[in-house]
Amino acid sequence: MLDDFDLALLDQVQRDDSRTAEQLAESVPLSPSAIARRMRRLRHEGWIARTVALLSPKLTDKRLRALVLVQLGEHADRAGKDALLRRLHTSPEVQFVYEISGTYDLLALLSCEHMDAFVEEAERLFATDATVRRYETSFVKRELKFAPFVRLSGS
Amino acid sequence: MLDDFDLALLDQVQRDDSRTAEQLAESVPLSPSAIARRMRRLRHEGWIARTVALLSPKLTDKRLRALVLVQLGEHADRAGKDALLRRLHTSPEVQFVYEISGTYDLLALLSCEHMDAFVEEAERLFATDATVRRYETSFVKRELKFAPFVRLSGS
DNA sequence: AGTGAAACTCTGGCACC
DNA sequence: GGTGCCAGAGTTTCACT
Repeated sequence: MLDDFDLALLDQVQRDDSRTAEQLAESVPLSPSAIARRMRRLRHEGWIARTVALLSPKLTDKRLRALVLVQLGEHADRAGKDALLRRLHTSPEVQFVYEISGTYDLLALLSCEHMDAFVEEAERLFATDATVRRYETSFVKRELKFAPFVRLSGS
Repeated sequence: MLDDFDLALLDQVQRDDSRTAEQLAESVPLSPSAIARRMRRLRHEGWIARTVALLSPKLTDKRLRALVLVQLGEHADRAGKDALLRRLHTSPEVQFVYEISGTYDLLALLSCEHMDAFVEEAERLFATDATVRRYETSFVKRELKFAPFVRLSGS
């Protein structure tokens, strides 16, 4: 489905999507028109979920970020868990949620305006729900790296 | 420095940067030329760090992701910690690193091709370093949400 | 896949409020 | 100040070879 050219293109645009087809042709040995064709296909076939602008830390660092590890109840019912996940999914403060192995079942990262907002949102999301056995919060002191990319080219 | 129009524009493009100035004018009550001017200024002044393409889970879910909580030594020296952070920063498998409060000092998310690659990379990053007191790994079973956006408009 | 022309978008000038 | 409008440059799109 994807050849090496496609992987090379995806590898480029996942790091910088601001380049033109002509500029991409400097990195990938294809003509600009072929690049454009492939990029259109990659988008249409859903290999690229979306293109986003990552904001400067000048904007994001001012906010309070909290890492919440959630342990679910031992026999949490399906409906309660679904409701919890739906709350997490619709909350604009929740940036990531991972289902993980180990003592805790979920990891969520919240980005809030200030501490009061976090406490309120955490209570709404977790405390009032019988599905959640307990949750533990660590606050983010600094973001040291943010590079949500995967190595595709040459693999 | 940033007025409500700028914040509205940033709020839009952090979620979808594929739209033209004319399309953005449907959401932000400005003319396309004013939109384009402001977007150019926002980029030039560094409010937008970069624009990236987020790849489909079809591509990223195949990989093994691991969440590593790292506890540093009680009196880890500056040089050792800097070397650790440099290794984390340059490793292509490391996607995020947060300095956090609580029992553990760092949280890192690794995305590896398979388990062998993870073990090898984790040893290289953490095990051989006296700066690291201990580290604990949880594996990601599922990514339930990924939306690294902050609410800007109307705040 | 590569080459061309048409359509579209962005960039620079200007007058206007 | 910044906004809106219009002409030129640049980019993407869609024929065809």
